[in-house]
Parts: sequence; C-alpha cells; structure tokens
Amino acid sequence: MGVFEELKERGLIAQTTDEEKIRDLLNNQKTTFYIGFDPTADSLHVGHFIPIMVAAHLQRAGHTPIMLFGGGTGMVGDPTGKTDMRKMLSKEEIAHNISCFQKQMSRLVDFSDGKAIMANNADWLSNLNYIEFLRDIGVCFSVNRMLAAECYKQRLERGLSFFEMNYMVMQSYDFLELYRRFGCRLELGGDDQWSNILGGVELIRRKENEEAYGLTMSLLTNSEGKKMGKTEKGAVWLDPEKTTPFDFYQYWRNVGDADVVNCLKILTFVPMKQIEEFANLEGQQMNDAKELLAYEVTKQIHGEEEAEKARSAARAIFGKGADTDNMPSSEIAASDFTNGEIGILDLLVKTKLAPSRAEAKRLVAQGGIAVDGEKVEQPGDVLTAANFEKQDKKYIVIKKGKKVFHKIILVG
RNA sequence: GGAGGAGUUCCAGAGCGGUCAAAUGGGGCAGACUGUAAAUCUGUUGCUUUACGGCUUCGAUGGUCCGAAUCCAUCCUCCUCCA
Repeated sequence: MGVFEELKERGLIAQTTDEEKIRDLLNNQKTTFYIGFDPTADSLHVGHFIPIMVAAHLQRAGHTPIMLFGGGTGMVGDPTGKTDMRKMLSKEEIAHNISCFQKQMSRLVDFSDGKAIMANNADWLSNLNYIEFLRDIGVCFSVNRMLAAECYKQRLERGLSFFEMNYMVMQSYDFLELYRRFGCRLELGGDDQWSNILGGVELIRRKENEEAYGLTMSLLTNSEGKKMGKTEKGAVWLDPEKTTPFDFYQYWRNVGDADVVNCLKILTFVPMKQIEEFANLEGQQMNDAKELLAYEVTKQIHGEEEAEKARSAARAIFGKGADTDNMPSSEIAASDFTNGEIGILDLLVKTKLAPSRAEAKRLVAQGGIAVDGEKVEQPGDVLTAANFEKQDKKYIVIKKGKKVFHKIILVG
C-alpha cells in the first residue's frame, strides 16, 4: 500500500486536483511539496496539526516537505472563512511567531540534512515591484472568477477589502515561486484553501506551461461537525506554556466516543489495523482507546516523557492511586497566610482555579470544591498550615468540579 | 461625495427616561445521572460584601434631567442604498 492510500484510508485527504497523477507522484516518485502556515499567533494550535501530520507521513515516505511561513502574506491576512478582517501584525510579531512555529514543528518533521525545507514568502513578496507584478502576474487573474469562488462570495456580503482580495494572488504566486526555486509541484492545505490552491496550479500552468497539483485535507471536526481544538479557554495550543501537557492530554482523553477512531486515524501514527479494532469497542472499553489517543498525541507534541507524566497523573487522579507527582500544581508561601490561615476563596483565586472571589463563592455554594477529598461546605472556611502537613507532605489537593485537580504546595 | 441605518454584558439579540446588572437563546461553570463519553434534567453566569448594601458597565466624550443603556450635541467605527 502506498502512502497515498494510507493518507486516504486515514481520512486525511479531502480533495485533489488530479487523483491519479498525485497518486503516482506520491507512491512512485520523490516529490517536493509545500504547505503554508500563517504566522498569526505565537504558537501552533490543533488546527495546524493535520497539515503537519500529513507532511510527516509524506516525509517518512521519502518526499521533501517545504514548510512555508507566510511572513509576507501574514501581513495581509487570509480572508477565507473569516467573517471579519483580521488585525494586522507588525513585522516583529510575525518574525517572532515564525520562530515559535519552527520549534514546535520540528517535533514531527525532520529538518536535518535538508530532509525538509523552511521558507518564508517574505523573501520574495517583500520586494516586489508593483507595476511589474501586475504586468507579470496580475494579468493572469480574473476578478470575475475570483468572486465566483465560494470563499469570496461569503465575504462579499460582509465586506471584503481590496487589500485582502490580494491574498489569493499572493498565495498563488508562492506556489509559482516554490516551483521555480525547488521544483515544488504539489501544494497541500486545509480544505478551506481549495480555491487559493487552484489559483496557484493555474498560475504555474500559465506561466511555466507545467502541471502542478493540489491536495486539500479535511478540517478536524467532531461528529457534530464542529471544529475541534477549541475550548472555553480558547484554542488548544501546542506550546506547553500556553496549554500544559496535562491539559493537552486531558483534551484528547475527553473527546467524544464518536470521535475517537477518527482522531486516532488523523492525529497519530497508530497502525490502521490496530485502530480498526477499536472501532468495535463499546462502553467502558472506549476509555482504553481514548487513553491511547491522548497518550500518542501528547507524545508526538511534547515528547514521551511528558506523555508518560500526563498519563500517570491522569490515572492517579481518576483512579484510586495517590500519585500526585505529576498533577498540575502551584505553590503558596506562608506569607500568603493572614494570622496563620487563608480563606478557601482567596486560595482559589490565588491559584487561578477561580477568576474572582464571586466565582469562587459560587463554586463552593454549588458544591464544586473539595479539599483533599472533603467537600467545602462554607465559603468562609479557612485553611491553616496544619491542613497542608500530613504524613510529611506539605501540600493539599483541591478538586474543582469533576475533572480539575490541583495540588497546592506550601513552601517557606 | 450624497442619503439613510447601526454600535448593549463571552456571542447572538431584546430593551428605548425610573420597577435595568439589563429579557431570551447559545456558550461557559457547578450539581444529578454516567464510562474523565454523549444526551437529558437542575442551578448559576459584572466586581465587591457573611449579609443589608456599595461600586463599575450598554462605541467615546460632553450635556439635559431629581434620575439616562434609553433624550440632545460632537466625535469614532461599521453597514445599506445612490454616485
């Protein structure tokens, strides 16, 4: 089975410009392909995961990925699928974001010995001459056709600036430029990139009289069709500073039953055979599949060690074990106490388990807070140093709701 | 350039002089049920206070009034129609 079939079986491929040609390109040849990333934030999030996984799959099959950072296009912002215009970023922000992306990506894609290429389209976009560009590239685009594209249609209802309208042209130009520089013949992207990719394919045909291809990947959605990777706190980030490995692990541990198999296919390298066995699981057994998913995904992003820690912390918390070593924790100093005690509400706020005292009080009133397994009954309850000291350990474990556990260590 | 319309709490969206911290829905959080699932039901959802209460919010700034999210003026932003 070729890598193309593997991708297809895992449900990673949404659309292709020419399935037969691409199959041949991926199964029988060494191909240089590219994927673009918009450096709009200083960390990748789950939405970027699929393209990176596909790149990793293809790289393992011997192809050469070009990871293109939109240092130039990022200064415009892709209007696709956005209801409002994006805020513009400064050059410094973009440069910073790109370096963060590179670091995170290198976990999955091997950049050693030229096995993968990093490019930044600012290299060719920044110094374009407007008149020349219009004469050379601009003539190849029909506004009528662009407006007919679904992605622009939606924006026409809400407003689309000329500025943003250029995004498609620039992305198409990227493809042409990468074809010229590296012989790149295949562009990958999210399914929402379809029309932008087609633009590039056509541009190469017109300028170089050569065939190029595009392939899009499905967006990661759950069984209800909603995008995954978002939580109440925002996106699930790949940066451990923004989303701790434990929270990251828990996110995947808690996916719905209906989504587990799909996520395993798309987000892990677990062999298809093994995944198929999970498809028949029911009830309690489903949890094994979820644990595997969470572990594998965490391992890929944060490394084996962090994945182990997250898993054993989760097992300890939700099982019977008393292992609190890897539980999310924070420290509190004796100086935070007033007259040798500290109110439960203040403690919740201080550890950020509650954003305000009012919220903390609500939690207590609704029976959502427990300290070392004992439910806190009164918002006025206080803790003293003695509460922290038992069996030589200087900490307490606070449980908020059903799933949030937090260890507070007394220091000093 | 001209003519209209709109900006409300996380989002959508009511309110149009006092009874408004502001309806309703979504989302979030908590509780029950469970498998750290889904669905469902209940409670809750500005800050502060044990509580009475106090404080800050309805694009911005001023003003009218005993009293303004609600009226007036100026400004900013967005939308629609015409050119």
